[in-house]
Amino acid sequence: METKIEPVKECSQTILAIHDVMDLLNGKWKVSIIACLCYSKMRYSELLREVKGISGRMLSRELKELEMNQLITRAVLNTQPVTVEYEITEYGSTLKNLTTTIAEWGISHRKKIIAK
Amino acid sequence: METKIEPVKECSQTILAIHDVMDLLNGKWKVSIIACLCYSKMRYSELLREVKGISGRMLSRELKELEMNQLITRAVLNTQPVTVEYEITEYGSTLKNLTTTIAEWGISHRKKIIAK
DNA sequence: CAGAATCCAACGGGATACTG
DNA sequence: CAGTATCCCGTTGGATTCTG
Repeated sequence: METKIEPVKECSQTILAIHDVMDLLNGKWKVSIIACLCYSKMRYSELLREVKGISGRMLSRELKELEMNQLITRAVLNTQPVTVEYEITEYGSTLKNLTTTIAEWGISHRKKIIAK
Repeated sequence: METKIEPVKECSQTILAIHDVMDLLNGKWKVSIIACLCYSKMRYSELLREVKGISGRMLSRELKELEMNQLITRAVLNTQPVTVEYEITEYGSTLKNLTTTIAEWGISHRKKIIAK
């Protein structure tokens, strides 16, 4: 029953899959945010500090999109003043391997990247 | 000599590394193109077919950037009419693990992603 | 504290037509 | 075949101000 695997088809499937992921994790910040939250649940202000360079406006927007895609959850805590805690979902945490791979490549090639 | 690893610092380094990589691979198409070229060297027109949905204009631009960052090479062949072959560099091929990881996640979660 | 609102510049990216 | 040139729009993303 198994048909011989066509190399081109296999490549094609790969490209489509990558395209899906790049769509889900589009923009400049989502991978960083997910990596952060894979590391530990965090409050809005903590993320603002950890994800260097992001503005409040972008952080809000990215978090909203990630929540919509069920990669993270948002919990408003009964504190005064109010605090909000973001946490990775089980689904989102399946991305940990991916973020780690990216980070490791980045660390290995930091010198070369910066040298560009 | 080993200092105790500070969790926050470690996270911070990770985020910076991810940011570097996302900068290098910015946009919608670069990862797909690299994945394609990790698979096999290809001509411009082949890439245009393999990377579904990309326009000629974007393909040119992305290829140029990837070449500038020394991730791929561009070779003009002495044919009539002229053909151009793009090939991954040794440096670029160190990204293979990364593209594979992304593709695998995409394949595993295709149903869920589409369901969004 | 955690955002929403507003404004604005820059870039990404598609369509089309053109070139050597 | 492998691009370039032009046009144009939507999105990204920063700065700043405002709110419960």
